[in-house]
Amino acid sequence: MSRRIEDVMAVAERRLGGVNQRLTSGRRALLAILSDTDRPLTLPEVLEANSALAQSSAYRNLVVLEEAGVVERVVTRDEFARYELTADLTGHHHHLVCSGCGRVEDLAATPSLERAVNSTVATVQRQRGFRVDDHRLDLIGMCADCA
Amino acid sequence: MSRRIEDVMAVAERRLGGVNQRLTSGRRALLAILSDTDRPLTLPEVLEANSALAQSSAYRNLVVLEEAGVVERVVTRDEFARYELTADLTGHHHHLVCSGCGRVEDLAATPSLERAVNSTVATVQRQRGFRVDDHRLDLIGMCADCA
DNA sequence: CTTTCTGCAAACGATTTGCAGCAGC
DNA sequence: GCTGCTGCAAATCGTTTGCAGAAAG
Repeated sequence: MSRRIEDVMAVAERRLGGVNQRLTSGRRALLAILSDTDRPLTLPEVLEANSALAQSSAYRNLVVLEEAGVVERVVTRDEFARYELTADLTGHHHHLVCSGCGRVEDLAATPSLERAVNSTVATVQRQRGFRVDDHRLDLIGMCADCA
Repeated sequence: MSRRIEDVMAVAERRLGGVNQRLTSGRRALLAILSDTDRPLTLPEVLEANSALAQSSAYRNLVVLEEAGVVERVVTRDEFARYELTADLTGHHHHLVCSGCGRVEDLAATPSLERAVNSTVATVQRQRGFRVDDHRLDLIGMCADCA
């Protein structure tokens, strides 16, 4: 499900256009960085990957890319938010969150798990009148480095 | 699985003692508020429930209660963190998160879902060398009021 | 050209912390 | 009495925002 970077740029340009925004060089740079990793990155990690980016513009552009539906902001417990391409660009997945260092890794969803979640979702919508649009599963623990 | 408030206080006193802390009136007040709800509360909600509490002490005591293993901090997407009693006091559960108003409600875990999660956990530990200690499942959508 | 972007520096706001006085044991 | 707790006010720090100049189309 992970796409070539040209595909990502094309999708981004289309979706940005949908909210009257342009695909500029700063936004291209952000998408290139996020396309090149398999885990959500913090803002400092993004800036480290491309030191030419200005912090405020990076923050601002991540908001725009999120509004355009190309980037998703992932919040865990630690000080920084993390950013990754949306699920429709990378495939639906979950996260492994290390309590030691805070690092977050992607974990591909498995059909049996998704089936179980969907069945729970159906029950909730029926019994609680809560409309479920999405879900988020994090496994919390210790990564190989921290253990 | 939800306990009487006296039980909560007794457990809290024991665990606080374990980290050289006392069960004071401010901490009692926080535990009373958190025992009396079925969803995690933001700090403003906590202060609204008991306006005699000082903001900084409430924050500080929630940290202490978290370190003692009695309270858990829940982070979603919106500006405020939320606090609730730990799972061993309230029972393992998941969260319904409303994208409209940010409100978070508890959702009791179902055996079939837990079984599916545990099977995924076993696979991850084997294949990725990541030791899983806990998990977190949020269903994102619109609550009855916002829909 | 006009509209949207960018970068800088300043502002914001949830949370944390220093400190002087108060409470638990 | 110690030792730890509280409340106030000030500090912290990730993130947001105002503004003047630079790019996109």
